[in-house]
Amino acid sequence: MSIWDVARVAGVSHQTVSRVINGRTRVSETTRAKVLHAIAELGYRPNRLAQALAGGPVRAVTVLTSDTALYGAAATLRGMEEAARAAGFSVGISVLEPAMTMRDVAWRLSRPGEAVMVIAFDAPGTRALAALPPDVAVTAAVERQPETTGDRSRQVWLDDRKAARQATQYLLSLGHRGVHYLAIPSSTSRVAQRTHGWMDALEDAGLPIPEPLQGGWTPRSGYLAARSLLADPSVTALLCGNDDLALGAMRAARELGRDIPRDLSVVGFDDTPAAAFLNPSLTTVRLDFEGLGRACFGLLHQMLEPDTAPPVAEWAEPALILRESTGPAPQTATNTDRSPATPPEGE
Amino acid sequence: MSIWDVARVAGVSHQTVSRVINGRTRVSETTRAKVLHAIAELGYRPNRLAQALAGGPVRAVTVLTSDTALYGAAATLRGMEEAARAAGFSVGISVLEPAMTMRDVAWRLSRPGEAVMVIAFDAPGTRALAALPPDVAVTAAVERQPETTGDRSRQVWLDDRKAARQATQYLLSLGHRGVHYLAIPSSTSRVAQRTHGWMDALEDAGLPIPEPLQGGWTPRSGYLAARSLLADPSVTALLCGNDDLALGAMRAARELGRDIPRDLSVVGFDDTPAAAFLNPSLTTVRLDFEGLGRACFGLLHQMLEPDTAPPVAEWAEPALILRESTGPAPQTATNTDRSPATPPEGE
DNA sequence: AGGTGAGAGGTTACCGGTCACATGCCGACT
DNA sequence: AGTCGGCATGTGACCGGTAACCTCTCACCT
Repeated sequence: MSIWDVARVAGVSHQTVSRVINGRTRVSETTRAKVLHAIAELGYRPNRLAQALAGGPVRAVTVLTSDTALYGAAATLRGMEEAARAAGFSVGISVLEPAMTMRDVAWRLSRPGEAVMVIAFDAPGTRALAALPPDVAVTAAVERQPETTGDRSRQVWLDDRKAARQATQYLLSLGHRGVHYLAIPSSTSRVAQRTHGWMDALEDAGLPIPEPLQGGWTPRSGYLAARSLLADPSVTALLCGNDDLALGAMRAARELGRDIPRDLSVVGFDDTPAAAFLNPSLTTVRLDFEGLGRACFGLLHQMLEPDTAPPVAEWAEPALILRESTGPAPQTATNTDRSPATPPEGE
Repeated sequence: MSIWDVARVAGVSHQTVSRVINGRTRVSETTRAKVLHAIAELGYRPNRLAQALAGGPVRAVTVLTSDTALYGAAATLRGMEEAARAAGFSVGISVLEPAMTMRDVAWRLSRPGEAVMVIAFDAPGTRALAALPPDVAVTAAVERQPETTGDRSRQVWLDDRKAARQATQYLLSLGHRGVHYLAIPSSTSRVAQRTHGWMDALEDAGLPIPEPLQGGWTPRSGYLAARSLLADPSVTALLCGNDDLALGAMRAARELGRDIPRDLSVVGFDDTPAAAFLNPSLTTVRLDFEGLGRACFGLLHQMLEPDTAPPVAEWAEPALILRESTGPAPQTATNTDRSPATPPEGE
């Protein structure tokens, strides 16, 4: 069924049907009613493919992301999807595989001029963003403030560095004589922003900067990475690259007999919905991923439809949320027994 | 740039280019090489829209879901996406809003014959599934075994009922004299499968069936719902509709001074990645949402390309994972006086 | 009264592919 | 030798829309 069928039933030309459908040009009230009636009668709905092919407005966007299991990526995606849906765009999702070449990425895109949003918090995302063909309209949520002005109007980011610095300063203000860092993987080969912020604060305080502990993204990786570090009783404050790592680290601490926050203070990053309900509840940096995603779409919308798109909404600054997992530094170093722990069941 | 440009450069007709691209019909080795060379030289990539419009294989699927913030839905989506990507399908995602009518849903679909997967664990998903126009190819991940044979070959589900029954039986085997249930919202107006399974087990044991507690999906809702119930010390075992509710309930128990598992055993549902690392780690029913999602796509693939699609892979049965949050029932005198529990003052 | 301009609607080309069919070529069979 | 059949390729129609352009009315102005 096509506009021709509708046209025949309504007794008009196919073009008039097209006019009624996208409603930009004027059509007399009588014929519009006839056409609408025919549409309803036949249960007709326009073919988006044909519309797009014929040069109509695309109103579709593809999100490139690498792992939707991560809270940050998932929440950003949610914000993007929500904003896109509100604007009447349809959303495609395309998950990046580590081994993908830039050719693969380009072939995924359905049409020249396709609109794309990239969640580039990690390495595959960053690589994909760099590899996109020049003819695609693209915005991205990235880890750090871009260096070029051009990119600055196409990318959104959170001020991780400042937030990590504040979190570290807060720990120091509690009397801790040092703060260790359990890092998430960086999006580039360079030092990540959160790591930088943590280093900034230590440097300001004139403290030595220990080697950051390298973790992954999951509670398990946090658990494994933290086990050896936390066996050292002189470690009394730990900043973690995300809440999941913090969860794993807290587990490791518990198995080592170290009480949180009495013996050890832990701070996370993200403020996942679970963070407030953990035992102990987690002091963490709240990041407005959803707002970031919405803004990323807002930027894209501006690019695609400069005349009609609403201004890009602001998103929230990172904010340190104080909960139970942080407390004053212990007065004396406690002596803990180190029994080799076995990981708990589960992946 | 189109196949015509490629054809001109390669010195062949547009149709030959088309043949090379989708490779179904035979082309001589010489011309194929010429065409491929021209494609590479021009950086040409086919326009998916035109391909689909012209009646080529669609190889695209839209997922209808209502809330990607929930672990179950997100994990299922991940499985679907992974399987679809492996088969060379592109994936669209369309989030359902509660107020959507079936007309809205239908208009979202880009073309007649569009392939759709529905994540129908909750009410909006179930409604959307029922409201889909008859001309779309659709499979769904649903909460319960479908009643009609036809649906049974188009839907996948997990045996929630059996799993809930087993979990409840396990709690009873620990000596608990009753098990309460903190429910997630049901996908239909009828009693949910997990609730049924819990009731089955209590009935088998000849125990009274208390009113199930109604929760939402989040830790917060679990916390709020459980606060009053857990003030009653005679409640020693709680089954929760998902891990997030369990997390909230455990928090409520802690605030009420009840130790887990000494005073209260808690069992969750889902086995989220965090469950193993909570304090205490959570006994829960592991559900293979990703496998379910993969199978859902497998079914769809069979429908669309019966000759070439691989057989649908099995997914794992629900499995009870024992961890720290469950333990023997507390040793109390049988004649414990039950003073009516007073709910603590509001938050 | 004739020119004029705007609104309503029709006609035709085109977007970038695929499909059905026609054609040219060659070796093989009768 | 003539015809047949399979293979490689070209030709034209078509998928379902939109855009550009054209025509026809009719009210309004000079």
